[in-house]
Order: sequence, then C-alpha cells, then structure tokens
Amino acid sequence: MFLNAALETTAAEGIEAVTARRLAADIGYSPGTIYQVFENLDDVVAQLKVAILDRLIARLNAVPARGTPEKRLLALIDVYVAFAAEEPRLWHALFEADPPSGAPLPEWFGAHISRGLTLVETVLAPLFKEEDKAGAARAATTIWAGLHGIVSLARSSAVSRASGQETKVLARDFALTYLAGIAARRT
Amino acid sequence: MFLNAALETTAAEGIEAVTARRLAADIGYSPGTIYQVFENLDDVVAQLKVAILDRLIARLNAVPARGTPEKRLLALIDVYVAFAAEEPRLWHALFEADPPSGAPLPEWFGAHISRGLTLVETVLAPLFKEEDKAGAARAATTIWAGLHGIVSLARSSAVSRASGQETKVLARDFALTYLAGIAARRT
DNA sequence: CTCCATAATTAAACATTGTTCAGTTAATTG
DNA sequence: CAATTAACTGAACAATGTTTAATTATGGAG
Repeated sequence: MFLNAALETTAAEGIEAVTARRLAADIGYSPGTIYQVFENLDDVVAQLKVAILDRLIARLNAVPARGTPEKRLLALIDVYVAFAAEEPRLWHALFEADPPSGAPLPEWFGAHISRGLTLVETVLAPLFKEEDKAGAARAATTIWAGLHGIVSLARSSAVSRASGQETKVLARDFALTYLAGIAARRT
Repeated sequence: MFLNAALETTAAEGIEAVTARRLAADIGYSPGTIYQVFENLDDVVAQLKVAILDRLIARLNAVPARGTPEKRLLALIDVYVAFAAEEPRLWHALFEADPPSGAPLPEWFGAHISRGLTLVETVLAPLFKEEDKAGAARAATTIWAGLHGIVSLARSSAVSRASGQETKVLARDFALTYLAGIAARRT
C-alpha cells in the first residue's frame, strides 16, 4: 500500500512530493506506521525505485524477440525513450533523484539495475563472437549509459525539450553509429 | 564569500551539507543575511553549479589545442573523467543533484551548460564538412551526453567503482568507436 | 564631533520535514 | 473469556528553509 501510494504520488507530482506524512495520509495511516514497515524514508525510496525499474523492464521485455539485433535494439531504445517521455517523473525518480538523506543507495540495488544491462547484452549477443563476451558486455554498458545520458541531457536542456521526437532520433542515431563503429573497428 | 564556502563544503561533504545555517556559520554570518544576497537556497545552488562548471571548463580549456581531433577529444575525455574522479562531490552537485526544492533550474543555466557542448563541437569540427555543421553539433551532443552517462553509471554501479581506471577506458572506447561509426556510415 | 539616515545584520519566530517512542487499540491465541 | 502479541497512533524532538521586526553598523552633512 505504501509503495503503491508512493508510486502514484511520484508519477503525478514527482518524488519530492513523497513525504512521510503525505504517504501515510494517502492510505489513511499515521506517519509512525511507516517505520514499522520500512527502515526509513530512504528505504521507501529504494524500494520505490525497484518498483519503477520493474515497470520499465516489463516494457522492455514486451518487445518481440525477433528481427536483427539492430532492429531489436532500436525497439528497446524506442521503449526506453517513450517511457522517459510518458513518465518523466518516474524516470527521474529512478535514475536521477538522490535518496532523501543524500546517502548512497544500498548495495542490493546494483543487482536490480544490472537487469537492464543484461537485457541489452542479450539483444546484442549475436553481433559478437562467442569468445568476445566481454565485448558484448562493454557494448551493452556503453549503450545503456549513453541512452541515460542522452535522455538526461534532453530533459535538462531547453533546446530539445520542446520536441520530444528529437530525443528518439538522437538515441537511435547514437546506437546505430556506435554499432557501426564496432563493426568498423573490428575489420 | 557565500559561494566560496558552499564550494568548499560541497567538495568536502557533498551538496547536501550545504544548508542555510551551515553556510552562514562558515563565514560568520546569520542565516537571514543569505536572503539579502540570494533569492533563496535554490539560487545559491544554481550559482554554485555555475562556479563548479567554470572549474570544469577551465580544465577542459587547458588541454593543448594541437593534434588530431581524435587525440584532442581523448584529452578532453581524460580531463572530464579525471575531474569526476578527483572531485566526485563537485561532479555530482553539478550534473546530478536537484535543486533543494526540487524545482527546475532557471532558464539561464542552459546557456552555461552549452559552453561544454560547444567546446567539444569545436574539437570535432575538422572531422565534418563545412556544410555538415548539424552533424558536428549532433556528434558533440551525443559524446557529451554519453560521457555523462558513462560516468554516472560508473559512480552508481558497484561494479566498476573499485577501479577508477575502468571508467576512463570505457569513455575513451565509447568516443573512438562512435567516431569510427560516423566515418563508417558516411562512406 | 554630532546627529541622522541608510544600509547591513541579527535573532527570534513559523511552517514543514524525518524520526522516535510511550501509550493505546486491535487481533490472535491458549 | 483472558492474556499475550501485534498494529497503530499521536505527540514530541531536532533540523530544515524562510520571513521580518528589531538592532547594530556605516557614512555623510552640518
């Protein structure tokens, strides 16, 4: 219940609106109860991030697993960019917002993020020889990170914020060019 | 004075430690005085970000303007990654931290960020034909954004956090591969 | 030097935040 | 039904950003 309320508030008003009293009031409880379910607000936010990541990964998993790796990667990118465009506050809460206290995220969170990475890695695998698993992993990391950077820059810069389409073009071009570079440098 | 104190506190303890009372106490003033110099704490943080960006850009400007575009770009990247490694709290405050209130940054901040972009664009210019200024701009945007994403992911992921060297290799590889992709797709 | 006007600075107050905990209510078990 | 356990509350505390009346310092005119 707490997480559902936190998710709704975040989607509608941003993660900064998720306060202890607000969260409790939304489901008809008192603030103190939160601390019997969660360690503190950082814990709430950490689990909220996992819930948001689950949503994103569910969408990514929903793209059909057929076609060339390039086409599949572009489909993943479109889904990612669309998620950031449709749910900007969720994307921000997941990838950009700090825990309320400013403390680092718990260690177990890294394992969740890597689910996104391995998803990209799986799609990219056919492009790499079997003995070059490290290359596939590195490419997946770079594309995942680059995608994040492009969406992040697009959100903060007033330039391309007007046309949401621009981000999609930029992200697609980045991925295709990077893959072309891998092919070119290999030969 | 306020900005200097804020910069020192941020470098040492992170931007979350920059509070109104702390800031005032550090220079021997009372909290209320801040509001005769700044509009509010968001304003302090915004100007602090500009100060940090000035530092980063000063370092980027210090790289020699000779050699091939590729070598010059790699030098820029090394400086960027080194800055993030040596001053992680400043990098975080500049690129990742939200304003205290969660409100968006003022419009004039975008103009400052674009200084970094044009710097990369200048280095990349010789690689593009004169009529393809848009291509150079897009490449600069992608590299700047990708660099941000790689450093951001490296910081949040426990995987490569241990060896700070990994980030540099990843960033260099990303840039070179992306440029190779541009060359390959053009022919 | 004195007096006054202006500027600079303060200290206290207010609302809101996360968090704790003794006390109260609800549920469950023997 | 009684007693134990669990769930929950509401008031309190410290710390936050921000405002403002009061105070102090500054500087110029006579």
